[in-house]
Amino acid sequence: MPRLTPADATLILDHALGDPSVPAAAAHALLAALPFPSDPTPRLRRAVLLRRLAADPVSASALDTLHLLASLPASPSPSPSPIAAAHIAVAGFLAASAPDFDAAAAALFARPDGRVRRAVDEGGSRALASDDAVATVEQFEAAVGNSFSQVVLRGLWGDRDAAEERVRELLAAEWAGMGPSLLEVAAERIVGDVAVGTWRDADEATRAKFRVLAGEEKTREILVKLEESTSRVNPISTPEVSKVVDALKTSCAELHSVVEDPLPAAKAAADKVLATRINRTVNLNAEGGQPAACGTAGPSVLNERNNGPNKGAPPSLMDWNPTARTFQWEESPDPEGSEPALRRPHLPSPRRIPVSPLPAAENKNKRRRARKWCLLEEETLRKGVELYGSGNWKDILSNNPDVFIGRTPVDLKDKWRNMMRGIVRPPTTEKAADILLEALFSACQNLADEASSLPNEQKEFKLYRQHVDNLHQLAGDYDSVIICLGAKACSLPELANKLPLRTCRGVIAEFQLPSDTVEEYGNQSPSILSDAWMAFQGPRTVSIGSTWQWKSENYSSTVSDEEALTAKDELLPKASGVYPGISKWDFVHARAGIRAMPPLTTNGSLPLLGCLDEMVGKKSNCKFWLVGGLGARGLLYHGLVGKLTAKAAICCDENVIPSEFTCWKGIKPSQ
DNA sequence: TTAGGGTTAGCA
DNA sequence: TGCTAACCCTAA
Repeated sequence: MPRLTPADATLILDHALGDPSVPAAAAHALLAALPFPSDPTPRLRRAVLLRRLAADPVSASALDTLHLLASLPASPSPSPSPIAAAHIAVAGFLAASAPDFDAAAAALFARPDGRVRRAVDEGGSRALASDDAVATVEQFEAAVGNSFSQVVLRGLWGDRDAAEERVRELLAAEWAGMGPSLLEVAAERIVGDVAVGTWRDADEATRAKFRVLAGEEKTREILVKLEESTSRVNPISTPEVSKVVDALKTSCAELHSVVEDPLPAAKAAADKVLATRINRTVNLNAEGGQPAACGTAGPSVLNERNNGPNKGAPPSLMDWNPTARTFQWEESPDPEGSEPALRRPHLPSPRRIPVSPLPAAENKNKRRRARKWCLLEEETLRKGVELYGSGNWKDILSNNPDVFIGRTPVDLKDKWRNMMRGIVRPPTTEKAADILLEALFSACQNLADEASSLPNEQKEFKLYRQHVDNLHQLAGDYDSVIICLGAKACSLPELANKLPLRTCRGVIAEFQLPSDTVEEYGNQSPSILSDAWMAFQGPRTVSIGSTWQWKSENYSSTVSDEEALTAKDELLPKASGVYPGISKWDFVHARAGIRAMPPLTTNGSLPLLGCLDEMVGKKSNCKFWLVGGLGARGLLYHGLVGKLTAKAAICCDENVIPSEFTCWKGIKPSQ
């Protein structure tokens, strides 16, 4: 009985642990019984890690195992690689499921020393790096201190079963790609496709060993082939050729005498270990010497010519294992096809058929579970389109990684398409006035149509768009002209310096809740009129106004950065006086306008209404009327002043209008 | 990387 | 069963 050497142990472990059909219990028994080699084979290293991962697929320890696995040399894998997917799935689950998300996510994903970040970043493991992994790392880092993102990430990565599934997929891919063991390589050399060459180069002593391993029948088969090939392949027999051949044979014989073939000893040792550790019911000593008792290495129980079990003989590593999955083995072809495969003793070829963890079609057709878009995502997408323009989905996505978690640029594009479906897009500033004017005309048209349906009523309504330099250009064509020009009324030459209006530019600042703020302004909560007014437009947007720049002649709605900053500084303290929560909101942008302010009277600041005939001068039968000085309160006054002025125009009687609105005529305009 | 048509799943 | 939102596929 040869003594078990460290090399023997290496061979056994390399072979048995690298075979996924060897149960975990048997693998553990082998590891416990045999000394673990100081320099294990790559196959053995990989096998140990895979078995460790299989036993503990989703944990901090599994993350370590994955890092070690990634450090092993590997063949190119599909993208995304199973190990990258498994790694980020485990890391994501660990952070998402941690009681303290911030601490866990920071430890794993934060710059510069997060364990997972270092693994997937540049300079880390190429096997673990993928676009998805990098994006996920960024999302988790951004989610530290961001409760909204954490909720989303928990939803995406907090499923332990999903993480384990990624690890199982990795394990399946790794086992399928596991190469042959050293023993299998040796067996292939002795009884496989290259056996003829091996036997040809072997001396008689070595062939005798081969004969024991291969069995008599296989030996005869190989020797017949060897003889045929020698006579066929070597038709030219010259003294020089014979000399070279002899030299090669001598060389091979010397090599074999120095390097002992590992197969017999390894096989014997494996038999012994398995027999003692796994199948204690078998009495090894009953049959005498172990190497001889093993009989031929090749024939399995099933392949025995007599179909009977090898009674009394210890089970061999090469014997059929009832739990083994033989579909992974590709049977050696039978070139002659003369003998039924079942009756022909042979060692299986160590070549493996690649086994995909999942059928290709299943991977291809895997559809993400639909995830509804939240309000914040929609709002951020809206803002993104405003900022970057429709079509720049990648920019919008990459600039909002903490909001668009798990979304792709195509998702953004599709979502925007849905949001725009059946919705008229908000007009640009330039077009807004036109659209509003047309809307106003349509409303008037509808009124005229309704009036025309009444008996004895015929109304006609027409819209003309025409530039006029002065009021007299209109005088000949109309009975009445009502001037509603706001602050620009004073630009008419007939009214210049005659109206007691003061211009006042006001800046309105828009604020939004940061994307990471979960608490929103209540839907039922009111807008606020205070020292500054706050008009809430939805739960996350508010306009705050307004500043007071008296006598301004800047009619532009555009606000410079400096003006915006000044306005913000002016408005925020006023707003926080009534709504302290405004400090949590972000300034977004500002816009401005000119309001026409009426004089302050004992009745307050009231709009300026009335007939302008005296001011304009009576050159025709046309009467001119003014509606102005509404300040910032047009919404409040427009109904009343419109009705009063219409009545007065129809009656041609200014007295229809209360004197509080017409008393301004006695006030001298300020210069 | 994007646009646009097609497919699928969930819901009323 | 039809509609819609989310997702997928493919050409440019």
